[in-house]
Amino acid sequence: MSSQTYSISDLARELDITTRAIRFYEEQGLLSPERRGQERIYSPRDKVTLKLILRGKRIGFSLAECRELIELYDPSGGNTKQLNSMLAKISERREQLEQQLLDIEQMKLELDTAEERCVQALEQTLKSQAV
Amino acid sequence: MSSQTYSISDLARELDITTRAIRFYEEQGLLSPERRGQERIYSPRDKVTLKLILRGKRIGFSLAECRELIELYDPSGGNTKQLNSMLAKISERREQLEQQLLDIEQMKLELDTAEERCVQALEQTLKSQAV
DNA sequence: TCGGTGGTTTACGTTTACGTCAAGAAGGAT
DNA sequence: ATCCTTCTTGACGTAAACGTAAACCACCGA
Repeated sequence: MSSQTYSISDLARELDITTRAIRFYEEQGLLSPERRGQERIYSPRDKVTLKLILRGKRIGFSLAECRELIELYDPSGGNTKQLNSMLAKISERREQLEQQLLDIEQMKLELDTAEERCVQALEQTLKSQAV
Repeated sequence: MSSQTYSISDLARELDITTRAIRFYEEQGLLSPERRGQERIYSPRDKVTLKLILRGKRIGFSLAECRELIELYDPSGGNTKQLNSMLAKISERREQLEQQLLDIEQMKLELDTAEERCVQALEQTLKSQAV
């Protein structure tokens, strides 16, 4: 049952970010690790939170948006009004993700045509060299 | 054949961005509209470019990354080496998009579980109110 | 002729997300 | 006891992506 813990540089290494970034996320309220004296002690849960932050960043979420996601994920039960506003936020996020999916599909199509033009240009080059 | 043109505020209104942003994109080399005297005159192609920028931004691309995409889309044929490096960049971008797809799917799953917890908490609230 | 309306450049301000020292405390090896 | 490593808290610096304000043309209708 010895629940695993991590130092800040453990996580930095494993997740390939700087300790500065991790402390900054805490400063912005996205993380609140245990302390042993001054030292920060991270739980597996903290690690999951960090991964969520990194995923969020990869798809262009701001830290503020990531924090909202984390709060959504948090089991700190609020009152009914909060629950309803949480559901609203969740559906907002879902719409945003759907839009991003469309954007990505469109981007892929554009990469297709760009690639095609590249390949054709290369073929032209090779032909003219063959002469 | 009267090829359509737009003023800067036309595009700002239509694409829901500020004129400042549009000028900034130009300053960063993402756009180079015609001029009539001092005045900027935008073509349909410029509009397409702007839409590409906005799509890029929605999925977290930096302006520098957007500019690369625009250059990829550009038919200004380079030499063979450039073409090969373009193909490499295209496949890099494609990998990044695939990663983003995975990230988004994961996010959607997390929204699912967050929503489920919300709904269950709401049901609990209603039950206890019913007594 | 005069007052908008819409365009321009220049320039400084702001927010976000950290990077980069500096200075110090804590524990372990020699 | 001293040195090394790893941690800590400031505090200032920086790049990106604009916002905002100033000061200036140019045309157009009343």
